[in-house]
Amino acid sequence: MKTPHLDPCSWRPPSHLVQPQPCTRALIPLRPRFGRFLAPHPIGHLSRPRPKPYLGSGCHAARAALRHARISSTKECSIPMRPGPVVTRIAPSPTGDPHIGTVFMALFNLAFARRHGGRFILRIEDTDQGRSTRESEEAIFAALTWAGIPWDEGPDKGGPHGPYRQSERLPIYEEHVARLVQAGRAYPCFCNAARLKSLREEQLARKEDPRYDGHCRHLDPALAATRIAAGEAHVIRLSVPDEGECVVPDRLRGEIRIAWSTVDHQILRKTDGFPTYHLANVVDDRLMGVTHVIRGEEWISSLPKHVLLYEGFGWELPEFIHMPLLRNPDKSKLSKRKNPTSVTWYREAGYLPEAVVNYLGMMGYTLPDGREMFTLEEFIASFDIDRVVLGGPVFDLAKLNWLNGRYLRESLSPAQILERLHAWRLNDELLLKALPLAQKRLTTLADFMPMAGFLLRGALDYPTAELAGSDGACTARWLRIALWELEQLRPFTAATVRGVFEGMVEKEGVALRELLAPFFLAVTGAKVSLPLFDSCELLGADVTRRRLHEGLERLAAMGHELKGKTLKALEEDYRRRYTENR
RNA sequence: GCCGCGUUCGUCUAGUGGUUCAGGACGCUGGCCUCUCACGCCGGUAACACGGGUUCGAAUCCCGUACGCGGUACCA
Repeated sequence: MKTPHLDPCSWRPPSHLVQPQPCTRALIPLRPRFGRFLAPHPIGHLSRPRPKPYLGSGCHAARAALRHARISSTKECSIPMRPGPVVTRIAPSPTGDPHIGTVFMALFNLAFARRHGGRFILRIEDTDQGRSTRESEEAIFAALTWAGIPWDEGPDKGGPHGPYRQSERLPIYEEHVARLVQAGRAYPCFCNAARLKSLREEQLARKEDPRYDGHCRHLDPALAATRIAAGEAHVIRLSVPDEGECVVPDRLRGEIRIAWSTVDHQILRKTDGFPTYHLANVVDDRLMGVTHVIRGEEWISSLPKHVLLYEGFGWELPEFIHMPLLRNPDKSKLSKRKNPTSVTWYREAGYLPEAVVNYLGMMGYTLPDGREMFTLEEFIASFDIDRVVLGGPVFDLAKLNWLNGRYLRESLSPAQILERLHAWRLNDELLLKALPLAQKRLTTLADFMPMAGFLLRGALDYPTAELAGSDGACTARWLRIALWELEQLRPFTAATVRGVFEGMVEKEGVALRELLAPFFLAVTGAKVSLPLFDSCELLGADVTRRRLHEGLERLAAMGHELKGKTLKALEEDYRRRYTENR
């Protein structure tokens, strides 16, 4: 049976979504200047007339059209706007540490929703059963709460469209997958990993895009049903056209065009019965009434799959807004390898949430009046998503430091700072934990602070030569290995940290005392200090790791940098000796 | 490799074809203030990736190239 989207001709969103004419200068009438660009998104509900993001490949064209259209009158809108509130969401995956990028996306989603009187949803995308954890989910709640970013609906507070955890919505996805299969938009696939692997290798050898070849697409449905009933392992794949291109509007980028031939027959339902991101995301966005999908540009390449899903279900598209990605100083996507990315780290390192949020608000964005210091409320009040800049902003700790300093000296009283200090670490709770460790080492009360001061310090101050010891290269290797070990470590307690070092003693063939020497320096800043493992626990995983990382950087500056081949070899060696039979 | 998205001082950015030999901020730097340091204040440094086009006029519009990033999973 022929399905409409398999037509060889270009698939395009329904014509009301996309202006058919190309944007060229010659086509733009002088007066009324840009009237023809006015075609509000069907589900857009905005406080001012808004144009279609439009056209032409250049973003400048799109933005110019946007801006000009903005000043045109509402009367020129030929398509009625669908009334109804704006709904945005963030859909983080609860794996690992809460990411600063999640707060970034949350901020813009919240601001957009609030600015337009809408709602902002937090949805947990835990469809990857292998990696998702409840602990990580809690950390996301905590991170957003710390940042002062509220959500209107979410797993913890409920709402009219729950549940908000995808692992609890399985029946919904089952039903929708069935609908797609029924409509011929998706199909069961029984190919095993071996076939897929050789297929991929062949395609790569022929310099083609690796893409499922549709082997199971035309299987007799009745036969397929029998095999499924017999319990044969299978997945459900999205049926993708072989020819033509997908054209979809992005609010900030104009039209995004991607040839269908480069889009894989994405798996929608895994063998374990769980949906993949693509399916769950589209179904949930629709069911939760999401009108504006504001997400990172890493998703652009899967847009066609999402479009196909909306189309397959007969749903109109939400408005897509792909934000730039936060970058490391070397311009790569922000990663913990090169930058602190865990929100917990910013908290533990003594940053103020309002400063962090303020700083994130100036990543790829400036307030219309150019203000650099602003509250969340001020940010929201003047928020204009069309001011977002597309070049990926480098997350610059130096500038965040300046901003954080300004908050400390300009917007808080000494008494308020004291409160913050208490809420941070300078409190009885921490002191009471440190005291038993220090007690035996005290001669006078005055000995305590020098001994425990490292628990409250930011940057440590110690001679790098001492950290390096007699064999700097070896020290660097130890730090690197310990860091890899500690990155995985959960829970992060004195006992588990001890376990890591004991493992290293065995594997590296050194005495604990010798191994630990550089770690005392890197973690506490002194050769002699409180017990290391307990200190690590008190400091927390984020700060401990960061200090080890800083130690590594100091060694690198001394010429003991681990990079290229050496690093690769070490990593392989580490994998073999440490992680192989875990 | 292929596909996509980008590209204004080192970094964050302003910039809606003429008012800009490009403005602000961080950083760095010179000076002032000052019991030190910091803060603050005054100054300096430094950019339209490149090449074609369109135009009387281009950072701004178009095309190409280069570079960067993202994607290319039964991860999200």
